[in-house]
Amino acid sequence: MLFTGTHIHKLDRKGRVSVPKRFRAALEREEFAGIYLYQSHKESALEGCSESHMERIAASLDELDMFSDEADDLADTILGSSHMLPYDGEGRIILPAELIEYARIEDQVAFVGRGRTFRLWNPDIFTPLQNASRTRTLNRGATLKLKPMTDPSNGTRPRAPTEEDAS
Amino acid sequence: MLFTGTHIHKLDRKGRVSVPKRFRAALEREEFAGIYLYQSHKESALEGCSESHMERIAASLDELDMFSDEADDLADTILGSSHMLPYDGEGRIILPAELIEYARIEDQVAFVGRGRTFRLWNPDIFTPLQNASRTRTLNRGATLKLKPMTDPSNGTRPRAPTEEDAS
DNA sequence: TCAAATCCCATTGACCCCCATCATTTCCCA
DNA sequence: TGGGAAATGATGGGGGTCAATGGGATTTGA
Repeated sequence: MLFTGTHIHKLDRKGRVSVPKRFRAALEREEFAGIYLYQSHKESALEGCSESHMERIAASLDELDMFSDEADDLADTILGSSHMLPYDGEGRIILPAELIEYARIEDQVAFVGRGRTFRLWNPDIFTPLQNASRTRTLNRGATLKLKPMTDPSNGTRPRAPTEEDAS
Repeated sequence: MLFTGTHIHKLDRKGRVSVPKRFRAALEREEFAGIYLYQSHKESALEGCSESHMERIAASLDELDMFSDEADDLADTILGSSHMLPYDGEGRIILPAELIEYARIEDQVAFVGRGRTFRLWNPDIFTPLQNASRTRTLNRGATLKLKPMTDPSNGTRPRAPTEEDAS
């Protein structure tokens, strides 16, 4: 299952926000009922992923030389700064103050699918960026080379990034 | 189970500090109810791990040439200086004075997850280092090469690959 | 005998469970 | 095909529970 689309939800007074149903569905098989979030290196956004994806990151770090500086830095910035956030009964998480501040989130949160991961944004910041990137893509005439299909349920119709289906 | 996130707890007057619930949960299956700590050889921090991880280290040392300088040093610094610290009834450990001093810990302790292990820091020392780490990671444009996925239902527990993959 | 470690209990505040309401979407049937 | 009912997802908020903390009492060990 993949994370797709952009879903804008409200951050309530208690610092809670509903994780989009679609995203929760993509995580149904996970052992841990919740998501992981950490600060994006490059953007004023939060990176989100599943527990198993986090395990993959840890396993990949294991393969780097145990004492390398690079592994140290990555461990600090990803594993050390990640937050494990369980759902409440209604599928909401509590956004830690530290992350709200980092992503400059106010009263709304945009969940943006990126396949195996997703990002959280302040929609006021994300929307203009998205428009800019769409324009760049169009100008560049970018085409994506698709990998051979393994599963018939994949989209047959190669189509440009669709208009997002808001929630 | 992984150690993730940064958790800052108080060191009380008796030299006790609560091990974060999440970390204790990650160690639930261990035989020994407690953690191992030893001085980090690179940083002004303490390395922490489970009993089984400690055994893994010992096993790795076995593989090094038994009388090499390297093995000697590692044995001294890790096995020789490690402390086995059991929880009290409330999930706290007593930080030995020697380790408090080494890590220059004052009244707060930051537990920083690093996947299979974790570190203990004086938060005032760690925070700026973590920021520097993030900056280096960004400049280096470091991206982690993720290991190929072995099984979509990854996780620790082997689980029957179900077919009804629809939805 | 004294000091340190362990046990035990009290406090508190953040988090999680629960329920009530609202907004959509879906479904069914006229 | 339109409209209304039912189902589902999102949001708001009260209150109980438990993790973190503090400190006294008891035991252990040098």
